[in-house]
Parts: sequence; C-alpha cells; structure tokens
Amino acid sequence: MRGERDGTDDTDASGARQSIGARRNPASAAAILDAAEALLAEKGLGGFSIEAVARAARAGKPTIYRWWPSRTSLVLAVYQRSKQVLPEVDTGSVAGDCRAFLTSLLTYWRDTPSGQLFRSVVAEAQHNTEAAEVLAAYSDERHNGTANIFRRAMARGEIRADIDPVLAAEMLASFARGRLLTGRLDAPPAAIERVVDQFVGGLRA
Amino acid sequence: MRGERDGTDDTDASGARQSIGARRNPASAAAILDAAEALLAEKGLGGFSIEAVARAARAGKPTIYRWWPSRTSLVLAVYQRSKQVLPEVDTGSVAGDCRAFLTSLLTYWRDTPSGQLFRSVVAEAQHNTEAAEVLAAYSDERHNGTANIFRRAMARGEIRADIDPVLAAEMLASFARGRLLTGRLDAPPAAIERVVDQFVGGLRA
Amino acid sequence: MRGERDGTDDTDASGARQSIGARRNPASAAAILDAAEALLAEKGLGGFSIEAVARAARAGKPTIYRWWPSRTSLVLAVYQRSKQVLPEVDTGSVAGDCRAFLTSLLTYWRDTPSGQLFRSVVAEAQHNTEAAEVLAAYSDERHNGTANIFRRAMARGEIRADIDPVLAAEMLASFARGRLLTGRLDAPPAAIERVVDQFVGGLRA
Amino acid sequence: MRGERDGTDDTDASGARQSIGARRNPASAAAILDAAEALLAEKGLGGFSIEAVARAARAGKPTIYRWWPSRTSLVLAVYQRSKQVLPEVDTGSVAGDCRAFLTSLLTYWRDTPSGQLFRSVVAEAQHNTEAAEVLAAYSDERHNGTANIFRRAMARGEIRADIDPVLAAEMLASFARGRLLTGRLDAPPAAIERVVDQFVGGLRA
DNA sequence: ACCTAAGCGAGACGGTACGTCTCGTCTTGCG
DNA sequence: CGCAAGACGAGACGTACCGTCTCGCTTAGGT
Repeated sequence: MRGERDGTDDTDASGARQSIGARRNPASAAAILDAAEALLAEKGLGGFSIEAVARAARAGKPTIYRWWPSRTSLVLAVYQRSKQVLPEVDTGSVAGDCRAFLTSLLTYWRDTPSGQLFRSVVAEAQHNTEAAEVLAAYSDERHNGTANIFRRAMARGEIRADIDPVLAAEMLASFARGRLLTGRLDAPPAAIERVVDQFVGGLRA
Repeated sequence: MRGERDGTDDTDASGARQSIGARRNPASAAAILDAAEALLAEKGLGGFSIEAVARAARAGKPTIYRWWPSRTSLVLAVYQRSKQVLPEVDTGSVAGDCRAFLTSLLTYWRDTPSGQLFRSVVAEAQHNTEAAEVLAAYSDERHNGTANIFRRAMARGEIRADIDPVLAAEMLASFARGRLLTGRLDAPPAAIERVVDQFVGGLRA
Repeated sequence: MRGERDGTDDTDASGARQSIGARRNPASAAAILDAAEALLAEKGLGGFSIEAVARAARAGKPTIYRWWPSRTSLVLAVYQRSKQVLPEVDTGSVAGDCRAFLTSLLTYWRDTPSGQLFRSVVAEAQHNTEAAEVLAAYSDERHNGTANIFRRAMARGEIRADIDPVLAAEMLASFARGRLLTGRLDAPPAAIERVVDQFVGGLRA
Repeated sequence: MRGERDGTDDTDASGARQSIGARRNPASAAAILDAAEALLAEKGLGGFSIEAVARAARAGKPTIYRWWPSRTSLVLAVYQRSKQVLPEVDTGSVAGDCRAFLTSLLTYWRDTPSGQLFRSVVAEAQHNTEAAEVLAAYSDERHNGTANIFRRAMARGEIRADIDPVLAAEMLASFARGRLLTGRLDAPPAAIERVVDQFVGGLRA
C-alpha cells in the first residue's frame, strides 16, 4: 500500500536534516557538537577540521560558521558543553581532600574524552587569543572552586590563616595539568600521596 | 612531461645559497632554523608553516623535509637549539632558591622568544606523539636539574629527609608552566613570595 | 593544525570571481579555458602547467582539478573548444578542392593558435592513452568530413569508383599534418600544386 | 628499484662504475643510453626523466648533463643511436616498392622500440626548437632516401618524368607517420594495397 | 492564505599549505 | 679531469581545508 506509514518516516531515508523555519535548528547544533566532540576525542586537534565536522554531522559548512565563527570557538563550545564540575567531596581533612581532588581529576582526564578535550583547548590557547582568554577565565573559576578545600580547612583551623586558598588551589591543579599535558595521568596512589604530603606538610625539616 | 621548463630560469644570481657537495650545508640548516625560530617567536604555531619557513629562509621545501621530516620535528629542533639551562643560583636557602627559580623562569619566558617557543612545543605535544615524547623526556630532565635545589637543601638539613627532590621540582615547575600556558607570566614578587612560602612552609597551621 | 590562518585574509576585495552556489560557475570555466588556450598557443606544452593556468585565470587549482582531472584533459578541452571545421569549399574539381583544402589548412594552422594547439594535442597523445584515443577519434571524424571532396568527385564521375574516400582524405591530411609537425607550414602554392597533381593524377607514366 | 637488475646492467656485481681517468668513460655513456632507451621504450616520454635515467643507469646526474645538456638531446641521442635504415628492397615495380616500404615501416614501428622512440622525438619536437630542427633534418634525409624508389621507377620509365621523387616519398611516409602518431600501426595488407593503388594510380577515372 | 524571512544541506569558488617529485647546478672525494 | 653521489634552490604536482558565497528547499510567523 502506497500510503502506509510507520511513523518513523521523517525526512527521507537518508535522514537529511532540514530547516525548521526561520530559527535555529537545535538538532543541527547538537549533531555538529556531537560530531565535533567525537572527532576531538578520537583524534585530537589534528584531524579536527570544520570540513570533517560538517561531513560527520551531515551539516553544511555555513551552518557551522553561522553559529561558531571559527574553529576555536567550536572547540570551546564542545569543551564548555562537556565540562562538568567534579563532585566536591569533603573527606574532613585537607590532605584527604587534596588526594581525592588529584585522584579524581587524573582519573577523569584519563578515562573520559574530557582529557583530550582539555588538551585541545590548552593547545588552541597557545596561539589564539580568544581561546587564551577563555582558558584563563575558566582556570580562575575552577581554581576558585577548588579553593573551597582550603577555605574549609582554614575554617576548621587545620591550615594556616595566611594561606591564599585560590593560590593553593592553583598550585595543586597545576601539578595535575602538568601531568595531563605531558601524558602522565597514570600516577600511582603512592605518588599522589607523596605530592599531597609534601604540599600540605611543606618541605621544612 | 612533468616539470618541463623553458630556459627562463636564471636563479636570481644574487646571494643564492647552494650545495656544497654531497653533504649537508650547515648554512642552510642555520638559515632554516633561524627563520623557523623567528616565525614561531613572532606568530606562534599559527602562521608557522613549512612554506613560510622556506620562503623566509630562501630555502627549498625539500631541503627542509630532507632534514626535518615534519613540522613537529622542526619545531622541536628550534626549541632544542634555543633552550638553555638557566643559571642555577645558590642563594643558601631553599626558599631563596625557589624564589630565584620562579622569578628567573617567568622572566625568561616573558622576555625572550623561549616562552612562545615552549608554548608551541606544548601545543604541538597535545596532538603529536613524537612531540609528546620529546616534551615528556625534556620535562624529566629539567625537573631533575631543578631538583638540585632540594638535594642541596636536604644535604644542609634544611628540608625533610623524605622529600622527593624531583617531585618537588615538578610541583614548582608545574606552577610556572601553568602561568605560561594561561598567559600570566607577570606575577609580582609578592605573589611569588607567597607561592614559595606556602610551598616550602606547607599549609598546616 | 593544518591550514591554520590568522585573520589576515582579506581576499583583495577587487574583481574576485566567486561561487554562484552549489553549481559550476561558467565564468570560471571560461576564464580557465581562455588562460589555458593562451598559454598553449603562446608557449606550447612547455610552459603549460596547471599552476600557470590557475595564475593566469586567477582561479584556484582545485577549481581546475574539479572539472579537468588532468593536464591532458584540460589540453583536450581547450582543443575541443577551439576546433572548428574549415569551410568546405566546392571548387567543382577534385584538384581544386584538394588545393583549397591543403592551402586553407596550412594557412589556418600557421596563422591561428590552432596550429600550436593541435601540435600540443598530438604531443600529448604520444604518451597519454586518453589523449591518444581522443586524437584517433577526432582524426576519423575529420577524415570522414574531408572525404566529401572525393564523394562529390565520385558522384560527378571525375574519379575512379573504387577510390576509398576516407582513405584518400587521410592521405591528403597526413601530408598536411606532417608539415605541421615538422614545422613546414609555409609551402608555396607551387609546391601544393605539385602535391595535388601527383596525388590526383597518380604517378604512372 | 636500486637493486633491480635486468640484463642491461653491465658494471660488475658491486655496481660502482668509476672514472677511468681524465677522459670520457664509454661504459657510462652506454649505460646511460641503454637506460634511457629502455625507459623511453617502456613508458614513453612520461616516466622519462633525467633522474630516472640516472637511477636506472647508476650514473650521476652531472655525468648525464655533461654529455647531453638537456632531456631533449638525450632523447635525440637515443633515437639517433637506435635508428637504422630499413633495408631498401627493390621489387622491380613502384607499387611493389611502395607496398614493401609501408609494410616494413609499420611493422618495424609496431614490433620494435623504435616506434615509441620516434613518437617521443615527434612529441619533443612539438615544443622544443632543437628537437624540431633535428626532426626536420632527419625527415628530409629519410625522404630523400625513400625517394630512390621513385628515382628508380623514373629511370625505368614506369612513372611520369615530372614527378618530384622527394615529394612523393614525403607523401608516402606522411601516411605511415600519421598511422604511428594516431596509434594505428596494424593496417591489414589489403588497406596498404589500397593506399598504394590510389597513390600510384591516382584518383582520376 | 499568502508572503517574507531566515535556517538548512549542498557544494563551487579563490586561496594557502601540504608533502613529494624532478629540474638543472654545485661541490665533494675517490680513482 | 671524469666519475658516483647527493645536497641545494626552485617550483609544479595533485589533495585537503580554509572561509565565503549562492543556490533551492523548508518552515514559521506576520499580514
């Protein structure tokens, strides 16, 4: 029977996505971001190109350029969409919190696409002003979040009153980032323990 | 039929650098590295291309590819050539050494092309295995060098005997690298002082 | 990382020919063929390169390769476009027709770019199968056209009934082609007269 | 390709041919011409390059350029070396001589490398003045040789006294060349017979 | 119920850079 | 001085993407 339809018939067989009128099609945006994320996660910044994203998303290049005016902004959009604050655990001690922070961050970067994604953003930020600004702002924000570890500890009287929580957070996070960027995410618990011990306890005899 | 040319060659007759026989011409290598370094320092990885290097160096592309098989390896070569260990000062105290280390490193990166150069290497390492390996090896080596600060302090009995000097060096250097990669090399002395204080003295009350 | 560009694009703003949508731009095709014809006519196959054509036509190389997958096919396209059947004159006698044919053909080749164009096609056909096939097919077609001279004469009873008109045409044309390919287009009328006399009258005493 | 040896590879097992003092080494010249001829015969002008010849002959490029200043002159040298006048048969009749001439020429071109070689020379002559001159001179010489067919016939009184023997030879040879250049060397005896009949007997009823 | 406006896919456009090939020149070290 | 070897500057090869453009289609919302 000609007219037989099994509801799944939208847009012909090939699944071409079309305009939904004079407004942005969220399906296209999603398809593009999905494709971009997949490409970035899979091959990193190399192999990531607007053409490749358009192909993978079955989208037209102008559709991409309309909403993300450059490669960088698409990378950033993917990154913004995917990033999620790691659950902030409160172990009750600053050392425990630091250990949990480092462990979960390294694991998160190692076991999800986010690691590759963040590496891409950092790489992009090394020669693109916009990405650099986004990265700097994001770093501030994250360090500020992580600083809660030290604010709590200070409130408990566990650490010195003259500690700068954000600076301490930056120091801790920098170590993790250094490991990410040099491809050494697989630090054993003992190594993390040592880092935390030196960081919290200081070096002095 | 490929590459047919009519006699209109004339090679410009001017200061053309030519072969010096069946062996590498150091003048060409130097010109290429100089040009590559200039481009990298001036514009970063963007704007850095083999074509541009060849143009700037008045060299043929095959001459570049003969000796540096990829963009990455040329970036690395430039970087290897330019890097120089900062003078290792011995101020007599671990805090002084750390302060000197951070201050001179940030200044060096800020005031010489080396900062941009190193940023390029890091960016390259985020999607290129070879660059990643070189960066990892270089990081190890540098941290090991910086670790001398802590080895000396340990010998003086100034710091705990269970400190891992290399790990401590990595923590200190990671902070500096984090600043480089997020474009914040202009830390005032007070900020550096604080970092060193927290790092050496620890957080504990 | 490939093809990264900083914003310094600016496309010159002048008379840039651009896309007219997702279909071929005839202006580009014309500009390319014009440029190719000019280059071929001026310098022959030497000095003819896709790069040179692209430069002269202010076209991108991919635009050329999109429509003409090889140098050969571009040469053939130029040739196909330019070729035009010489007016078929009917002088009333086979000798007169042959004389007119040879004279006008040699003159045409000598005084228009077509001579150089045809030489290029022949040269190309000596090492390229596609060009060889096109040349063979074209030769057949032309000889068949020229054969009309002999068909008319046969109808008039002027020549033997067992003459093969196409073969006769090939013999006549081969002589002209031989002159073209050896650079002897300036045959005086007397020489042509003699060729025609021997050809039509035969050798026998 | 380096180690590949076909029989033509003189020079002993180690393969290194060296200077024999301050004079030309005939073994090198021979190896070069052999290699060039093999390449031309095998792949035609495409695939023929000085580099390829040098590789195949295990010769240095300067050695080639020393003796043959251009690709064209090397092609011509190969051609000159290989060309050999076909045995001039005297069948006693002009028609028989013409038939023998065409048959043996087409067969020779079809069954030996000489056909491809001559095609290369003709192609080269279409955009290279030197080759054009050599080809023109060679054509003259050959036509003059072939003209003997008609000189003999004239002496026998078999053909008209006002025939131009060289011109007649050119007409005959042009037909054969046309066939060579359009890749139609496999004319059956009947077709050749017909050509000869029309040529010798003329067209007139 | 039309009509305008904008988003969509598609893909051609002028370009730049890629990495490879050959050009013709040069200089070496050996014989 | 001839030779093999091979580096050199130059530039064409054919391909991949760049970012821009226009097309023909679709649909929503204002008239």
